[in-house]
Amino acid sequence: MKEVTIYDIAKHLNISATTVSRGLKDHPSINKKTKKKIVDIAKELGYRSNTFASSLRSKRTHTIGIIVPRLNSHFMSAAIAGMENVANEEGYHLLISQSLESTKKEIDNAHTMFTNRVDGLIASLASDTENNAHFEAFVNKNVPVIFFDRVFDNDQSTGIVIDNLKAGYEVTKHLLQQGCKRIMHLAGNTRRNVYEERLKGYKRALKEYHIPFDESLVQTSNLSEQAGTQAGEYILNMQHRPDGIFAANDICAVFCMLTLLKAGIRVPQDIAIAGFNNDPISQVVQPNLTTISYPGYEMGKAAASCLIDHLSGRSDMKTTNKIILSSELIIRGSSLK
Amino acid sequence: MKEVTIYDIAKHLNISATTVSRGLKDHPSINKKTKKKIVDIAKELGYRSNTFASSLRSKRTHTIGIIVPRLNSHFMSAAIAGMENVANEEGYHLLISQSLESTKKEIDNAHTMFTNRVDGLIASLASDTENNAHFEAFVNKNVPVIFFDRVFDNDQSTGIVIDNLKAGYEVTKHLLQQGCKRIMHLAGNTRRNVYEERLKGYKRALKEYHIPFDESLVQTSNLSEQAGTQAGEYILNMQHRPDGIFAANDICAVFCMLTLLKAGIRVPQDIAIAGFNNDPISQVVQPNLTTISYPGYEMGKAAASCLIDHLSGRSDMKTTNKIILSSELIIRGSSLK
DNA sequence: TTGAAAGCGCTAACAC
DNA sequence: GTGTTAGCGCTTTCAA
Repeated sequence: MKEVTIYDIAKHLNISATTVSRGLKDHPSINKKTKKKIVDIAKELGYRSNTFASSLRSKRTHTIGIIVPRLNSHFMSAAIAGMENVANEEGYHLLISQSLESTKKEIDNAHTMFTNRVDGLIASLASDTENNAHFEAFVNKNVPVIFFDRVFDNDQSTGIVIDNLKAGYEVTKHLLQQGCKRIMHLAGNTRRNVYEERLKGYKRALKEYHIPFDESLVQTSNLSEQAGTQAGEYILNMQHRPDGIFAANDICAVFCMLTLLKAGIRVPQDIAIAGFNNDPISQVVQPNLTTISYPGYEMGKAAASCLIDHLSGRSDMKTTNKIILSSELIIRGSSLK
Repeated sequence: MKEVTIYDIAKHLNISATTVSRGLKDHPSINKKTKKKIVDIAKELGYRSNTFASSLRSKRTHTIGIIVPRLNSHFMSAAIAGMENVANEEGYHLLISQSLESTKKEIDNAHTMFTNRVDGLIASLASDTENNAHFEAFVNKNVPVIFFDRVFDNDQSTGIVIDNLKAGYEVTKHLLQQGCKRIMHLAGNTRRNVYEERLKGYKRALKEYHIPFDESLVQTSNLSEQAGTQAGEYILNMQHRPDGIFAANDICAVFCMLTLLKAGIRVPQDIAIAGFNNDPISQVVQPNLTTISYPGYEMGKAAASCLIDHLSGRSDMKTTNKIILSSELIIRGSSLK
């Protein structure tokens, strides 16, 4: 069975292919009746547009590439749902890939996106990505790139973030207010803005409470389940244990907490704990985990809107450097002494 | 800056575009030296192939469409990582979308995939999808479709599954062996094979233990967090409470358990609980949740392998109806009396 | 092993 | 408001 083309439709109606092409779109100068006839016949013949021919000619794909570290978090899936929501409304679709926190895979993915000539790119960086070389190709070709959550620091690219410094500060301050004097920070790779800023916020709060910063109380890891468990074990072996823990994500906080609880440590009495992200898991662990809410869906929407507005010429992304969404401290049992 | 095409390469080497095209692929009849020259120059000039032109001509996209209910589970993200692994090795990439459990969105997504002429489709059904009309277009055009986890029942399409009946049977039997006499089943929509079979397994185990099936002990829901909490509340209000619960997924099991624990019910002493999926959350809740392991990564790999083998003519998918992967009962504290 | 020619299906530019 | 013309960049014949 042969594919139906605009020429078949044209022949049926005794008009030109160009008119058909226009009728199938929202071309300004087309007779409404002609348009209706075209659309009707198209449906009747089972026509489907050939995106390759279209893209080849028009140099637009109506596809937005997405590169994220992982898909399996509440945050990410919410963010992607937000992007899809906006994208679908505007006739775009998403080409999604995960870097699994590997820069190599991130580069590969970026390459694939580039080869597939996505109209724009939305990315959140792998934890150890150093430079933006693999995104330069896009910039050079004027393909807009927007980052969310994990963005480049010193870069004029557009980014959607929350105020991680403020959030980190608030978490730490809350622990201090609960009477903690010796707060440990389970940090992520500080190459990434999100983790660097949370650490900065932690330091700022300590300073405000006149507690000297103790480097040995900062443990950097990939914040995985295993890392959380290991941090717990590390703490159990410490001579002088902390009385508070601020972990840079909920997963790590929770698994650290489980390890401590198993060893008989009381939470929050002996050690108060707080995480980051408001992952559903934070309400499963007992006591429930104090954390920071994270507007994933909104971030996704904001990123996609910003990109698509730019693509359709409604606004210029380049004038926007950072969009900061609000987040807030959620106090639960794990830190309330 | 203009795009580099095969003609530019051809001009540089004084050969034809056809030869360049061949040199860039694994064409059998091409001189090795010529090929090397072509590849070298291509790199030097920064050539990137235009997939549209290529697809337009060759009618292949090297893209596999993926439609899943949700992305944010350990299982799904593992499955997708498995697919990506296989796909990337074979030079395919994935167009991923989530139906968010809505048939309407699933249909939309299928439509998008079709329009974008994916070479093949891998799908897991939304919970209330009734018929396969939206997949027929693919079948008609000879675009292979493969389902995993949530598949159509009476259908000759290829599917990758686990033996849900056996798993449901084993969970229930385990609870019975622990002395449970009155086991409640928190079921998913039984329109979906996975939930229907788990229910069947539950029934089979009861029968084996000569316990009459009591319809009022089966609560059907979407198995969400809220549904779990509601199930817990429902149980608390029951005159004659169950002494065991088999939930069709871990999320629902966990939130049900939390509700019961909060009300002072002892788990497993008063009520033993088991879930399904081995989601990381099952090891967070206290006591840890008994569950069924679920080979997400392997399922993804199997689905992609099967599809790509078919696409490349290495095998014929149509001769394969179902591929069943193994799963197993993981016994933890929530059910060990 | 290489090349010439044709055309995949569409849309931009221009003309009427 | 519609049509003509040309060509996007590639691969597939077919021929040499």
